[in-house]
Amino acid sequence: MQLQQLRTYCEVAAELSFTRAARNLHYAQSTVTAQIRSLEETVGARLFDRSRRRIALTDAGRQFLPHALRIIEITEAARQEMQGLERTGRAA
Amino acid sequence: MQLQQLRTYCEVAAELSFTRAARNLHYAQSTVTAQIRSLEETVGARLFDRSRRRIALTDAGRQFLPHALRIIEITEAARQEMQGLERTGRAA
DNA sequence: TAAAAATACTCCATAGGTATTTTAT
DNA sequence: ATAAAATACCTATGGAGTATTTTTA
Repeated sequence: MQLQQLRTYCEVAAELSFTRAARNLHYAQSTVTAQIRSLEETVGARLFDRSRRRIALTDAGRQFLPHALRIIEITEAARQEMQGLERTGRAA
Repeated sequence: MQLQQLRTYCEVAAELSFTRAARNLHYAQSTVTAQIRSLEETVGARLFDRSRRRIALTDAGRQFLPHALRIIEITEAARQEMQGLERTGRAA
C-alpha cells in the first residue's frame, strides 16, 4: 500500500470521479484507474462502485476513508515538523 | 514517501542496526540502506547517525518515529477492518 | 450519442538483489 | 581484523503515459 494511492483514493472519493481526480492530481485517467485497482487489491475489497455513470463509494470504501485521511494528515504533520530541523545528522 | 520505508525505518530504530533490520524484514542489507536513504531524502533530514559502529537516531529521527509508528498502526487497523467485508462492490 | 472508466500497449524509473568496497572499532 | 554500512552494478517489476475500446445514461 502506498501513500500516493491513498491520496488518489481520497481525491476520487471527494470528486466521485476518476477523470476529475486525475485532472486535479495531474495524472492521466488511466493512472488513477490503476492506482485505485492496486489499492483495492491490497485491501481486498472494492472501494468504488462503477456500475453507474456516477461512481459511488462502497461500504468498504466509506469505511476506509477516514483511515486514509488520517494517515495523510499525520504524514503531512510529520513532514512539516521535520522542516527547519537540523540537517547535519548529529546524533540526538 | 512509502509505507514500506516507514516500516523499515521503525525496524532499524528498534534494532539500531541496518543488518539486523534487514534480517528481520527479509531484505538484503543494501535494500535497507537504500530505503532509509530515500526516506531521509523525502523528509529532508538524516534519521540515523552512522558515524559510529552502533548507529543512533538523530534528533530528527527521534522526532519522526512516533509519527511513523502511528501511521503503521492506523494502516494495520484499517486493513483488519477491511477483512471480512463484502467483496462484491455493491454500493453502500 | 457522449461522457467516463477500462484496457492494451509502451517506456522508463526504481525497488530489490548480489558482490564488493569502505569505514570504524 | 572484523563487523557493519555504503557503493556499484544488474534485473525485473510496475508506475505512468498515449491511444483505444467498452460501458452506461
